[in-house]
Amino acid sequence: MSWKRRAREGAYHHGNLKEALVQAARELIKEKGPAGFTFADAARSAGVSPAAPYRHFRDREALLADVAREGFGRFEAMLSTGWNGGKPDALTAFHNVGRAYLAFARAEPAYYAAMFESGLPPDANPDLRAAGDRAFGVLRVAADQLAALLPAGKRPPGLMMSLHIWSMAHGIASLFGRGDAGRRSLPMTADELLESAMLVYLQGLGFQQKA
Amino acid sequence: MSWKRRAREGAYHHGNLKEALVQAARELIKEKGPAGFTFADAARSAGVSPAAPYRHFRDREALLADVAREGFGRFEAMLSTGWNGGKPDALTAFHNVGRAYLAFARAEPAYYAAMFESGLPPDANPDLRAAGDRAFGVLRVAADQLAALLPAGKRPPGLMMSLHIWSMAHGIASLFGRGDAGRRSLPMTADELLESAMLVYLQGLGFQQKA
DNA sequence: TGTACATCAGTGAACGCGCGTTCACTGATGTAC
DNA sequence: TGTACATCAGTGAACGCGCGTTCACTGATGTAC
Repeated sequence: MSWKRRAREGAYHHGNLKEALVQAARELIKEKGPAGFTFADAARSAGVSPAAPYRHFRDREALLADVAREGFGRFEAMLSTGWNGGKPDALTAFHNVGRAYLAFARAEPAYYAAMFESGLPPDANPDLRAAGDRAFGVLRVAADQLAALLPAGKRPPGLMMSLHIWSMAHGIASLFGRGDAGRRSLPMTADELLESAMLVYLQGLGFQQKA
Repeated sequence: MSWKRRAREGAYHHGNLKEALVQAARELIKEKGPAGFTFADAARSAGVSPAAPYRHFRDREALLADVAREGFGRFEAMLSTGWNGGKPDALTAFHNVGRAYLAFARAEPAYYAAMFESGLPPDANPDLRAAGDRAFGVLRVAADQLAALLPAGKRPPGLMMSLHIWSMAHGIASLFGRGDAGRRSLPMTADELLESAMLVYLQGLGFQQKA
């Protein structure tokens, strides 16, 4: 029965050790930062011998890259949900993407750290790079569709616009919005800060403020 | 003569070991990132026994905090030079502060990493916190003076404005503008990206574009 | 359905290494008189 | 100016520890017939 139960629960011993190591790493990153875990730590957390991880990852960096890759996947999903196909209207949906960005950084500090603050090169491997590009793609599509509402002569390039918003959101998330230690305190919430910045920015592009 | 020469050159052995360790740490951070150096490394680089650093720093984190503190000092100086007392006019000077921000991140990736990406709590010690606040203060004064150009009814809070610009500049610097590995590539320069974002943002606040 | 074999995920013991930290020490510099 | 002493920055040897990595292994699962 014991092994049956384990198999049902997610079964380390034979089964999904790879995913279990990713989750263990995530937990350790959350507690001690992306620099604060070791290959051996991850093995220990997953309840497995120190040699076991070598069956699945070449080294610590490969494990970290997998955490980041998985993080980008969830990030993309969260931004997509925020955008929601541009409904109810592009402007509202765009603001929702911004909110989703910060919500992700707050709810998943470990993923966020692995993705952006681990010192991992953005193209450590093709899968990682692709996952990052897909996540950015959501922002890009949103910017393009929002920009399309402006008259052709005053229409900003969607790429530029999406890079501006990404930078803004990332800056706020990494200075003020993380869910762990190292956050700077602020006389307002990170959400309010991003919201206000986006309002000013979009106004600068020529969007009318809604009531 | 040997010791005389060393004394003149900056003399580790008796003299400024503390500063030498900070510089060694800075060099190591530049090469291998803020997580990539050890207390023993720093001692070795400074040409001193592994026990020597204990005379000057409680532990590795205290050394890192000193690197960050010193970095904030230089950062403040660089931003101040950019602002230049608001000359020739506040709008131009404000843009110069933005340029100075990115120039610092590019020229001093090691300081920048210690200040913002080392996982060090912003108030690890009062000196560090004060140094960080002074640097931010430059941005704050600049924003206040620029905001003062707008009519009272349309004047944005300087604090909000400076937080927006800080976030923007930090986001761009940390995603695209670092002088080391881990930078994402971009179809434009980081400077152009910040410049364009600031133009849109300031337009949104009601500033007229200059020709 | 049953048996024989191949595959493969995880074991556990072992290793060399470099780290952080301590300690009693030494020898140069600073100070009192 | 010179001598005696205190101070203090850096030494070097030592330690225990946990890490990364390897290795021959074991035992469960999958496959062929």
